[in-house]
Amino acid sequence: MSSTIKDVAKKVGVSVATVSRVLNNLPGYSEDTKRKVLQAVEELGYQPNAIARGLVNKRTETIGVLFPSVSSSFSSLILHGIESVAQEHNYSVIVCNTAEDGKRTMKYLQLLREKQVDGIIFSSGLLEPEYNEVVRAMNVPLVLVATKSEFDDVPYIKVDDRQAAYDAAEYLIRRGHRRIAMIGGAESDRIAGQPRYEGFRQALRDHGIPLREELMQDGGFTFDGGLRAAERLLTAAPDVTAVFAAADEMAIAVISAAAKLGIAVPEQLSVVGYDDLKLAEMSNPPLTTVAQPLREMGELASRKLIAMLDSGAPAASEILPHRIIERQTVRALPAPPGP
Amino acid sequence: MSSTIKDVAKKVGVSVATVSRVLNNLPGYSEDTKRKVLQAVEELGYQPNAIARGLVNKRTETIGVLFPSVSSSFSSLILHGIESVAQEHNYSVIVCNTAEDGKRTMKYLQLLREKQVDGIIFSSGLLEPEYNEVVRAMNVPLVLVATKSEFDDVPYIKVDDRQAAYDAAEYLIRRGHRRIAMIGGAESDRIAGQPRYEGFRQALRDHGIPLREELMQDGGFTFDGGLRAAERLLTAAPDVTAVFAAADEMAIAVISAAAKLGIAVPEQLSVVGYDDLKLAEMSNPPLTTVAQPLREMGELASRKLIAMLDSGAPAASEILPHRIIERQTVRALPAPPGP
DNA sequence: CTGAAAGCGCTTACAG
DNA sequence: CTGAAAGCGCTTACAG
Repeated sequence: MSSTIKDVAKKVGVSVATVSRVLNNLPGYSEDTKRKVLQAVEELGYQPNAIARGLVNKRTETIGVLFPSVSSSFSSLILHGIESVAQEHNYSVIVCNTAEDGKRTMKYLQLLREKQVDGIIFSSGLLEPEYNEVVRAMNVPLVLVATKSEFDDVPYIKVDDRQAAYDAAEYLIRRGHRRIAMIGGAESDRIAGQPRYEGFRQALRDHGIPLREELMQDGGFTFDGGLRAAERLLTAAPDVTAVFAAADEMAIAVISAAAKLGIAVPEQLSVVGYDDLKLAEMSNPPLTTVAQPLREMGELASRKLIAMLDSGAPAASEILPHRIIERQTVRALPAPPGP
Repeated sequence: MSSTIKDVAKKVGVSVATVSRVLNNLPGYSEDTKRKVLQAVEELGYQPNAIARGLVNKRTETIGVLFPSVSSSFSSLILHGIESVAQEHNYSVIVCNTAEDGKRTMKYLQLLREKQVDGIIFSSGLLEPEYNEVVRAMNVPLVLVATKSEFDDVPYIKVDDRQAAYDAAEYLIRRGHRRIAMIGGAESDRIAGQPRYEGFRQALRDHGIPLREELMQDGGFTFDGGLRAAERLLTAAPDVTAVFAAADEMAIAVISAAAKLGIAVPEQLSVVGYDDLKLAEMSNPPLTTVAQPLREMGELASRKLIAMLDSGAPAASEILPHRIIERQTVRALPAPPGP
């Protein structure tokens, strides 16, 4: 079949040790034998076996990445970032779709352990103590992306969710809106749910706008959930002039619900999303949204993990900047009559 | 660090051979020693090392998957399908983003070879002879998804692009449209470009509608390209009543362009897309489109590859059915005045 | 039912 | 500058 290091050693008439040395750029051979070895490698079409190398080096140069849902645009962008820097550093990435299922996640973690991955990236879900435990037992570095955890020895890369939601709300307030609704995740979700509600509430408070809890709805971060939430909201509280949806898919759902109810966006209803997926740009009308640098977050996570692998040193968490991308779903309200 | 098979052998007082046997469910030990071995495994938290196993078995239980763009919704859906059946069969999947770059693809193929993957799935791009050659040299099975090739020993999973485009055009024709435009890929693209143009043309021909080549535009399968193509089209040929866009992203672009030009969809312009991404459903108005079962295609590709791995036998290609999903971007034109 | 030994394809002290 | 040998953690004939 494929030739091995033995074959090239035999062909050149040297030991496998020397072949290994020239292949790994270690010192210890003449220019002449180097030339001969390289030539034999060429002629035989020899390719090193990374599995064998991995066994002795105890390094496989592969990392495992866990997503709650690999097919979401959100995850894909992060994956793209991760893959891109991984490949620059000659690392392979194994993708795992946990489907937000504990059993499945655990099973995957076992698999990654057996496969001897060098490190793990865990994306956008809650890092259960149980997960953290296995990873710790594996003794490989772990980095979180688009999430954080209660374990302060595990670094994360994310945006400041609370502040981002605060900014979104304030953006609307500054444009004259006061009857503002929000569609978010579960209030119990301490990563992407609660913090965004909190930021939103704080912004209203800081601007002296009374909180109306019935204007906060859980859309479960999906289009369908967003649709239902939006319909509930728009029919129950038709006086609302703006809604902040804490995910672009839910914001699009608001636009769809509005269309169905004959409410014009942005003329009668302003909408701001969260994430800035490609979707936001493709929306009709194009969606104003809070951008998270997802791809960059993936890249940074990957870079950080590889740095930990190279240095053995722990890494620090990082909060990346968000920003509001203005498109066409927000209308500034005319100033109210003065006092 | 982690315990090895030796550790459990020592702990139980048997040879590593017996431990290996019970772990692999091979015959050759008493119920009693089996019990003791399993207990020791439990106590030591022993996990087999798949790398070591892979070295001797010459099977890594991992497959490599190549995408032109991992972050597109299109690829993500296929990936999701692939990953899902792979994980059922205890295979891992390594994702590779070729960025449609030959050099990069070759580099990845080398990497996959060194990593000793058991098989490869190549998605939605042109399989260059050069690529096929390396894969052949690796001596591992290859399956194509959302593409096909000139090499008839490599199985593919796809939809009948020509027929799908034919059906889309006919769908429009049956609803009274005669001035129909198409936005497709490059005419030189023999996978997703040319066949769809052909199917479209054939439908017009079969229905006695004269072909107007200026109504066929290349949108490069992207939103931005589709936007430019749509703007060209809609301003140059305002008499067009319908457009078939051979990708949902381009169809959404048509809707965006129409909105910009004040053309109402579907009242003044009907649009049908291709793919049926989540996007189509989220569009405003929701997009009527030709659905490809992308996730299922990924699943089937995965299943087929694993079957080849298990049986060693070659597999047959498969054409999966497409279907038109009717949503709200097509209007039936009133019947023209009779002769 | 069980073990000793060879071997998978590499790398790496060690000795010369 | 170079090679013999041990070893990474397994599996698998072979022999008993």
